[in-house]
Amino acid sequence: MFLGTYQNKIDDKNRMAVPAKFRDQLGGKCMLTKGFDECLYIYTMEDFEVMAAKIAALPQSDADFREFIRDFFGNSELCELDGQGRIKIPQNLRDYAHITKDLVTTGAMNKVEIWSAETKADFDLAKKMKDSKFTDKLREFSI
Amino acid sequence: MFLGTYQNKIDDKNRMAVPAKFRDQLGGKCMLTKGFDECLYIYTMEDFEVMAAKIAALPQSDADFREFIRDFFGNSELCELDGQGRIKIPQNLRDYAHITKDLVTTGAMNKVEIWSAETKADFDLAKKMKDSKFTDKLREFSI
DNA sequence: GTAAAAGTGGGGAAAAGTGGGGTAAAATCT
DNA sequence: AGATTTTACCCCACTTTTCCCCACTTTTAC
Repeated sequence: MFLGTYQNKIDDKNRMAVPAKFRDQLGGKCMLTKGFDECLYIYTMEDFEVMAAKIAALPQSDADFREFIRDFFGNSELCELDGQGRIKIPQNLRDYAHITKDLVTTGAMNKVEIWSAETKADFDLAKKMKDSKFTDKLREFSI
Repeated sequence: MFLGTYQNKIDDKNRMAVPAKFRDQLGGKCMLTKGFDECLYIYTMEDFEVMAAKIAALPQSDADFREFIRDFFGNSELCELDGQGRIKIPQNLRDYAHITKDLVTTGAMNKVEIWSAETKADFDLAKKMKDSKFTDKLREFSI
């Protein structure tokens, strides 16, 4: 399970250090994809395979599905971690997540989310506005 | 069951000694999470698993649920107690609970609450103000 | 009062994070 | 096709952070 929040940077060569806590679970390589909410997702190979199989099975006769399939696979990338535990983030994904320099990396159960620090800050602020709803939801699941 | 209230400190290396009374029940490690009311919770591994399993089952297609999952897992941390029975509190959780130096640690049945001493004092005062009799009496003498 | 346990502080080795050089491969241009 | 430029990738170096361990102080228990 991926847990916790980390600050990190992308360098001039578009490399990002994967937080050390996540590396063992990924085992040297991972799938980097476009996430919801203007962030990127890192999946383990196994989880990605499961998703990919489901998505590939969607009926290609439907135009919406075709677009979705194109979007999903076109914005997925197999990333191998280098000797320092870093992955390279390609331009199309950097653009999508507005990534320039400072990042926030968050464990979200079965995936890791990569955010531009600025985008995340804006998003969190917006979230705060509707925070009471949130707390109520948390209460439902608390023990 | 976790019982009792303890004063303690966080040191310059962001470590907090878990009150000795709680250690046996935690068994060397615990889950540290964001709580309600600007405090942190310590759960046993077992209790956390129960909550996590429920939350993991939420549909990721719903934006609110995605935020919730991100918030919950991103602000959870597996903490191993060091040789002195201390855990490290990460920055995101310190920030959330306004933790700088002095802490109050309270057993709350199935979880342990960690408060910044100042935040707890403010919270207790605010609670006192809400006590109707007290407030009414205060009104008589207020100017 | 004494011994044991709990709490607190800090040194130092190891790991993680970060930046950059150099070479090979790929792409582009003429 | 050959030459030139760009990109990728492996490796090394430096800085920062983490974590293990030891030592001292304070509290608790008998």
